[in-house]
Amino acid sequence: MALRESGEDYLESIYVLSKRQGTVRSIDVAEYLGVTKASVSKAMATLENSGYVEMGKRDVHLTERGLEIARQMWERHCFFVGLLEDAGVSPEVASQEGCHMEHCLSEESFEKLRSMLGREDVAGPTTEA
Amino acid sequence: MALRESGEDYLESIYVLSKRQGTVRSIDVAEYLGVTKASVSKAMATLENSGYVEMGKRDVHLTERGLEIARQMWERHCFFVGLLEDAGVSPEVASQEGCHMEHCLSEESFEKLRSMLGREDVAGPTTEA
DNA sequence: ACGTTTTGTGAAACACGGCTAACTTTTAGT
DNA sequence: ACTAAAAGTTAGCCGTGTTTCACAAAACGT
Repeated sequence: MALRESGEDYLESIYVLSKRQGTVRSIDVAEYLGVTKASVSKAMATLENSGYVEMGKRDVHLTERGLEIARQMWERHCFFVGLLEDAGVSPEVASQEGCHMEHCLSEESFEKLRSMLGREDVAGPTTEA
Repeated sequence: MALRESGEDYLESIYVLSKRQGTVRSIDVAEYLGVTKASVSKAMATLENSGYVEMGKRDVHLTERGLEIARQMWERHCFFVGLLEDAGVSPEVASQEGCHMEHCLSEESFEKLRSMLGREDVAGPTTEA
């Protein structure tokens, strides 16, 4: 069951928020992504069904599988945002637009692009939120 | 009335096909994009309403407004495909994935990125289809 | 412990962009 | 000119991902 762009965004935001604040609730994701809590509720149900997240009483967390994707997305996010910022794009715009670019490439293509552009330093998953 | 990704794809394909063969019919667009003629028919109605295309008896053509966007998209397409190919991605995959990247950036950001990466040579709108 | 506020869920609706199927219109072969 | 094929349109459906609104459940202040 392939993940769509929006699913990847949800996973990524759970990942970022959990690094930032420990536990993550639906409402946090909703605020972070700028969608309603109903949307998050629906999306979480789907993602849980597909084995990407698990929902506790009052929190959501990534499974192994979900974490892998989330980390990958975040890595790409940082890469593209860094690239755009280096090109002179403002951080706000770079962040907005990077958000979309991160979903366009296969893992293989992304690695090739990154290695050609030689930005391994700023693109790792360890970059802070 | 903002254009969506799919709308931009339709405009771009009309542009490419018109360079390739002169006049463009709906069916050509359908084959080029791999969608049904019904989908094209619907999309053309919308694009005509918004002033991006005009439909003759048996052809479609871009308005000034549509042409501007189509050219821009094609320019970006060539840029991203070239970039990916240079990175070692196969032409087929590069073309597929470049198709999505071209919709992510604002004009301003794209220009900045292009000028930083210095690929003006291959990214112009004069590149052949 | 009670009531208020916050958080989460469920139902119904909508927009979008595809599809199929049936139909109409145009084009083209003979 | 007639018929058959090709092209275009229309109507209706589906999946995805939103929304709003109403409600349920949990958390929190006092």
